[in-house]
Amino acid sequence: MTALQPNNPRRQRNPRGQGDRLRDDIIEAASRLLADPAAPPLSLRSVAREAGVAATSVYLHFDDVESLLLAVVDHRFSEMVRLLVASEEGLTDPCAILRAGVLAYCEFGIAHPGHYRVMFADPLPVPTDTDSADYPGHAAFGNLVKRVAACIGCEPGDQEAWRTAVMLWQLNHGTVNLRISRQRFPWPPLDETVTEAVDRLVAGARTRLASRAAESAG
Amino acid sequence: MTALQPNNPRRQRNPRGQGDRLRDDIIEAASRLLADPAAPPLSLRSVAREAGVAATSVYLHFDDVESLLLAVVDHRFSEMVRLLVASEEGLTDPCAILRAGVLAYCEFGIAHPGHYRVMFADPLPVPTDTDSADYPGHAAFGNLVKRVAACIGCEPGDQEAWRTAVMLWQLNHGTVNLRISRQRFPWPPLDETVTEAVDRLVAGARTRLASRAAESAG
DNA sequence: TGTACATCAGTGAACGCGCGTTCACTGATGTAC
DNA sequence: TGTACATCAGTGAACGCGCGTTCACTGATGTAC
Repeated sequence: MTALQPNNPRRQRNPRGQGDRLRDDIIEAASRLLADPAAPPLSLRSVAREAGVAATSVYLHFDDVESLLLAVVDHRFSEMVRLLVASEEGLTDPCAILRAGVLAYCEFGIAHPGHYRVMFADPLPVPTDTDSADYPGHAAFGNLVKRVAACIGCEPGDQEAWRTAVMLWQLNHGTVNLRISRQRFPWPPLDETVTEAVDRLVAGARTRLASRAAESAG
Repeated sequence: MTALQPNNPRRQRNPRGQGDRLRDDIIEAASRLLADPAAPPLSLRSVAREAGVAATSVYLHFDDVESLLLAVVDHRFSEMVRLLVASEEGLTDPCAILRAGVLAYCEFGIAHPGHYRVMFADPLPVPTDTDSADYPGHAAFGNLVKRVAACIGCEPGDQEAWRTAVMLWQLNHGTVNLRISRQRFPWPPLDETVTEAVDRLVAGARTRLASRAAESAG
């Protein structure tokens, strides 16, 4: 059995004490394969080939393909959060910051359709005892809630910020997924729909906050 | 090779002239297998087993698994459109009709996560020369545009109806997919978010229509 | 300074399995003469 | 009324392939004495 492809020559063995570097190489190899949304389902052997390593070597760092997938998902969510944070740079208006974050989210998803798919694949092979705070994507959602609160003018813990953030997340997720799966639909320009939808949902949240304030004042 | 499972005894051969009935049986068998969103990818042999038929018999009606998948998708979209149409029954207020349609869409998706997934799987294995009007889901979207127009009070061909329908479709799709893939997230009650989101997007559309009218009048 | 041993970072052959696909076949039902 | 033939609705054996998983092995580098 030839374990290695001719165009993917065998990698050099890592020096002693740095065996963990293969772990990252495997994650990156899996990431490259998953980047194509039309690619066949990830197999242990295809990852090993892509990494230039024997199939059995994957077992040195991962129990199975699912835990490897989870590692990839974690990496991608970290990258997404970095982009979300970066999108705030140079802006001061809280609603502009919210819009920029939503746009960055959608752009990330559309630019990495294959990765976005596994990040939200069902069922995500997460251990059943995973705490909700450890769930991949938790940080990204927290960031969204914070921005919504700042834009509509309430505490980050306010229920209205959470509710509106949920709607926005749903909208974002649908926007990304539909543009991936229905590429030939005549979608309107991304920033235009995103801006318009954010503004409409935010306006509704403000109305609710105002009527609540009027109630408690009356 | 045993082609048939003991618990799935061989089906009776169809009478002469009714060979097409196997086609429907195969579609239904594939549908049953796809109903489970955690099921492994559909294979020709698993469908044949589920239908109680030899693997080769699938070739009598389908070129490959992809065209079988497309047939399943078409069936599911037809069912969805039937449900959308039925959701209108007994209602007269156009905005209530819109809300009911949106809710029916989400309920269908959440009730049939496995089917919903393949309906919006990427890449949908549709022939590249498929007309957009023949694209699966076209009728469902047309229905949505019509209801939006009636609710916000404009012609069905008006751009504003189309724009808002796109936002709603995105929202619906995100709502369904997220609830499928993040089952342990503390989602708010479905009808509540749906109603609230629809109302906010509709209010925004009305504002736009009004300001457009004011502009052309001034 | 040697040298035996332990550890690290992997390799490679072999297995059994389910898969898509091919090919020739079967057996019941209709039809022409 | 008989019978030869055609068609229909499938079947079943066989193939080569990639897969996950196992098991024993390798060969370089460090470490104890």
